Amino acid sequence: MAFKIATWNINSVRLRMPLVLRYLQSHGPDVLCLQETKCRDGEFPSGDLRAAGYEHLAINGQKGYHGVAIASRHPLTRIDKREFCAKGDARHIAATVSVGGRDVAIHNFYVPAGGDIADPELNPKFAHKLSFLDEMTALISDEKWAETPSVLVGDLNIAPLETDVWNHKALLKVVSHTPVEVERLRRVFEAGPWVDALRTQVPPEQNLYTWWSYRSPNWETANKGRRLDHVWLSADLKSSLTDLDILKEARGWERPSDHVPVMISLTP
DNA sequence: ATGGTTGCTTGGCAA
Repeated sequence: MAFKIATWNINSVRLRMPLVLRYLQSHGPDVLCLQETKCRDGEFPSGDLRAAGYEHLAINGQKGYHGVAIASRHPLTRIDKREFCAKGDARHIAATVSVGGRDVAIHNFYVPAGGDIADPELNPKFAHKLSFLDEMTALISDEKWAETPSVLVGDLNIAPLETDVWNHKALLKVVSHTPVEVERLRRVFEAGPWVDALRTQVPPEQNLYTWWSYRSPNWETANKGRRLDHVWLSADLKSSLTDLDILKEARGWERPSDHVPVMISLTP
């Protein structure tokens, strides 16, 4: 029996709760990690999720912006929220869940988008993005997260490969695909023995997207997407990875998020 | 080079 872990930048969980419930019903992940919940913990739709069978919740929210959460059918232990860049932003939450009798740590991230100008000297938001990534690297190195079975998911707001964007050359100067941030993300990746789960299932020669801008009309025919959402597995989980489902059709649902759900299956 | 859309809020950011 596969254990399914999904990640979805929901862009306001309260507004899109009907879509969340639709996804849970149709796809039945064991664990759903959300980003950009955009509400305080007390405003989080905990009751709806519990009623849907997701009784175990780990929430790290704030008013209006950011916010992450983990909803699970199974008990969550060792719930942990980290603060990055001393800004008080709700951009990380972790919890441990038992997968086939083995404890697996799940880290759910919302990396800063970084603003419009890809220069840390001119743009504090881009500087923040780079600092955030450096703190991730330090934490993963210092605490040796990947020495225990771990899954790192979330909206990392970076599309690292040429095939992770609709036009590599056109996006080299666009925040999310600039060489400097791709290099910083590579350092995070190399801080642990991570495996890029999506790219073990879809070859790097093939274009792969999880996000389509609201600003692009005809998102589907234009298909100007980017792969901003990621699932990384510690190497000891690689052999358990049996499936990947990127629900592109969710981008066409009524009042959609600009990101779609990404789900992996682990078969212990 | 710019604008395009959406959400949280009601003016203007952030994405």
